[in-house]
Amino acid sequence: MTGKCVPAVEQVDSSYLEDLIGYNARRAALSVIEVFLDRMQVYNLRPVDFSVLSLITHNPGITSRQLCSTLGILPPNLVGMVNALEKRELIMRQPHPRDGRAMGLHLTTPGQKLMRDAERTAAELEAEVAGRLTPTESRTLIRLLKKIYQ
Amino acid sequence: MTGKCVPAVEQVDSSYLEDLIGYNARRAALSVIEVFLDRMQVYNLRPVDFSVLSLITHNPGITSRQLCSTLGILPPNLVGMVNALEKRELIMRQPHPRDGRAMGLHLTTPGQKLMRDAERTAAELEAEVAGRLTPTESRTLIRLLKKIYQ
DNA sequence: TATTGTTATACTCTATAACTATA
DNA sequence: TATAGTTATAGAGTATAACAATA
Repeated sequence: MTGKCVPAVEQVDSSYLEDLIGYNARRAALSVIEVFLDRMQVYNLRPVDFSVLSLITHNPGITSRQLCSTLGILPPNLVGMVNALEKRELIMRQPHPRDGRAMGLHLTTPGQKLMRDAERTAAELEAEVAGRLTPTESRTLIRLLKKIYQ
Repeated sequence: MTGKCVPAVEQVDSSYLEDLIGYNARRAALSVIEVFLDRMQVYNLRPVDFSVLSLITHNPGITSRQLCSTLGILPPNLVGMVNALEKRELIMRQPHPRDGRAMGLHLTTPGQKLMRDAERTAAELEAEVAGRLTPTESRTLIRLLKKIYQ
């Protein structure tokens, strides 16, 4: 047996995977989320917590059901997150005005304060990420990504 | 208390999240992976199995360590995958020509046959996804995503 | 009958520590 | 001493079934 039969791989060729849109989208998402995880540690928020609080911020009175369908979370998996955020006194439940089954979610005053800071941090991170692109490229990227999943 | 105090949310406003590159990249990636999961069921391959087999296909003799660093998988989590693929007789281990600690991974003949079909299916899916964009947009999207994570 | 919110639970994915054999 | 591969295990994330209360 010669070395030619079982040659070692010096440099890995991943060009096949790198030509796939899904592969690149996943790598880009993971790259951003990695930094996001780090920056949000001071607020003790995971990306999903930030998404939930952000939707409550911009949609006061939103229900758990609406959060689930917007973020693609299953209801049983949201219960613990909402409970934890309520226990931290960042959000509070109020009866839904027209549906006795549902509860509207609202930020508390400390929750509003936290989210003002957290959204500023998120905006700074977004500026850094978008900074790798020109403003036009940045808008193009978001537009094309929306065309993929919408 | 009037209805104005606790108004119900009729239409959820997710425009804040939709302006974030990371959020859009994640949604796009999940959208593609969802279809990928479905199409690869006939081959009994998850996305990560396809990635592993594809890298072995284009890099015969690649080691576990190289697979891990290329795909961002931790070594303990790769062991089970490689064992399963070997048990299915899709891949085989061969001694590394120059490093007695490592094993080079190679496709078996059935593995080569499976991957010819699986990569054709993946190419079809890629064509469908890219079909939502013009060819120029498709190339632009991949180029911009690479600028984000590279 | 359908929907909201919930509990319990199982399964998958990811992460860490520690070991062996070899470099 | 460092690295490749492995084992065991813990934690996080995601999934389904079933229930009470309300529509």
